[in-house]
Amino acid sequence: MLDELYWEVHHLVLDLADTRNEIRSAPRGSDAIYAVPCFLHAKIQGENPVKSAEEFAERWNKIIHGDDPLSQTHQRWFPNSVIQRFEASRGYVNVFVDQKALHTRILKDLLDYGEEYGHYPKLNKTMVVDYCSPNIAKPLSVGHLRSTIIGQALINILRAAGYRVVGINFMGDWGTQFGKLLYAFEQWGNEKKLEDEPIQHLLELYVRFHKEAKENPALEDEGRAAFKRLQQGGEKERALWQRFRESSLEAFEKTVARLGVKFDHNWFESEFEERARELVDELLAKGIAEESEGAIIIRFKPLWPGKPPEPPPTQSPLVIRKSDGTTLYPTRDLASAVERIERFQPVHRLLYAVASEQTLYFSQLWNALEEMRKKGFFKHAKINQPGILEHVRFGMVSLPTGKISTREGRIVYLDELLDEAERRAQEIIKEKNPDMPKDARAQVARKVGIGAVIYADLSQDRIKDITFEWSKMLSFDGNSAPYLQYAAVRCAKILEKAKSEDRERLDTLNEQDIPALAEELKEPESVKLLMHLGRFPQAIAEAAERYAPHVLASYLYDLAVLLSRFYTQVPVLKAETDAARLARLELVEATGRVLRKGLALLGIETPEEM
RNA sequence: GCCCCUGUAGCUCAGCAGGAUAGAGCAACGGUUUCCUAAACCGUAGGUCGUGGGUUCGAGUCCCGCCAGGGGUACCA
Repeated sequence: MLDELYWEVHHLVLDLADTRNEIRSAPRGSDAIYAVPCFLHAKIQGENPVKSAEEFAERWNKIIHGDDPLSQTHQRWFPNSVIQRFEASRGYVNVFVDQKALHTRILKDLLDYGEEYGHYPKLNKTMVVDYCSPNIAKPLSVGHLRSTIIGQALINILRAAGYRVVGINFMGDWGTQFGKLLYAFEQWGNEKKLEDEPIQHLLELYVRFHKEAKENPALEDEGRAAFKRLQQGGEKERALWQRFRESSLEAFEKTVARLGVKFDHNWFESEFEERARELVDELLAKGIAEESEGAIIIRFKPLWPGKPPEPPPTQSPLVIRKSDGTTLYPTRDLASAVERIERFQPVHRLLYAVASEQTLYFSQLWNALEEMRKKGFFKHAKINQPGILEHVRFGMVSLPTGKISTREGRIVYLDELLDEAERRAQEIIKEKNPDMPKDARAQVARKVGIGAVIYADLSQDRIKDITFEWSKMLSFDGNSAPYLQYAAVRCAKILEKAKSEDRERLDTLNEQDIPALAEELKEPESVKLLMHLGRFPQAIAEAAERYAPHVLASYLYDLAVLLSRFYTQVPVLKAETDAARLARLELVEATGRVLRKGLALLGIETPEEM
């Protein structure tokens, strides 16, 4: 409903044709819903802004009240307008609406759409989202958390916004690091240990390799050589690699399941080895790639002309085949991008939820794909717009002691974090709700603890670096997942305690009942809550547009705050009249639904009780 | 050297394409539980929006310089 209102105002504002159309929210304390600044228009016209605002207010009032030639058209386009009047104020035109009519419309939307409220119609546009994509030679650390959580939230949000979305987890099961592991296992490996605790053992080997390589750089060559043998199909190497891969995979899947993440596709880097090799030849043949110092590279144009005496700065080239003839991660990734484009066509965007340290790399990949597109590389798929690739980057996670490094053992494992989250949640439940039975407690602790971890990440702008701190990651008060879950649980419990005849009336509400409900929601707490519910669709749209889950997170936080205020100020079950009780129950029901839904979009479950 | 990102209250962060008095949480201090779970609510205190210029009727927001922190910079992924 609110988007409709926004468009109506927008339509009128086109009147200020010579300026950018601006619709701002009204200042706090005002009853207006929007404010339109007229300064720019006034300036261009050489008028006084205060006077311009007055003129526009008068004009628009005439239009909506039927005293203007444009009135007919306007009323045809916006037959259900809830705008009441326009009022000029210090250079702004404030927009006032018929509150009751607006509330009725919002309630109607909430009732009509039910569980689907906030969802947009299907767009027929496909987004392919790359996320998680771990290197499976080592265990998941908190560093992998961001990509996984952000990617999953984005997928959910984009789906709600109407996109067709394909989520891909591109597993790093190939590359020099496996050569290093093969070599390390040959040198220091223990057959039994690999059998019993494979992950632990692989990690030890990985760390040891890098420690020894520091003293003896020749080991790096040994690693590369072992990878080359693997790549050429050495039997011994293949067999061992398979074992490494399987045990890593098993551990990986267990951990990721705890986050409630499900991938549409698990793709493996190793599966793109052959295509990557072919791709190099094709790129050479098309003149997109070239030979340099024994390697095959894609060279890029200078970023800008530069200052004459010095050479123009160029983006470093992308190496796609090493001088020893083997491919690299970028080659396989590029091959995989080609596959994504052709297989899921027509693809609107290829999104990559990957840390910002890879910014340069993705810029290279972007340029490479652009070059390929221009040279007609994509035969089967149509790519209409340039810039199909979008790097959804996020800041680094570091520990108070410094950058995360598996090699140097400076790391917090994801499982360790999730265990701790659940443990702390258990403690708090024991304290706050001692009567809860033990098995229920474990379930609730899982949802609350893991929810807290997810929310801690998603509630802030992706781009910012995070210094990992237990207290922050596992916050259970204030702006945190448990606060939102608590609010949702309160809603559910109120409904549970409502009399069955009330619940029945709620379930059988129809259109004629709605104005009466709106009439009952008089208290400022109720009205603010209802108005905020009306903004849910826009929160989803903005989060999708900006690839920004935190937009949705902060919407939900505001909603929970408004619910909490409502909850402490306005009695529901003990409302003065039947009519008021019913209206408030409906409000509580809708709020609970939106909170639950919004949390689910972020990948956070809501417990039944807490 | 060059490129990218970040800098808002003691701490952690919001602030959407510049708009009417900069908002939260945590921490601090004070208050609220015979009443739908106090993981809550209300109040007090706390800000030269890193810094210096510029554009503008108007700048936390845009442009330039500088400072600080982080990341990246051809055969790792």
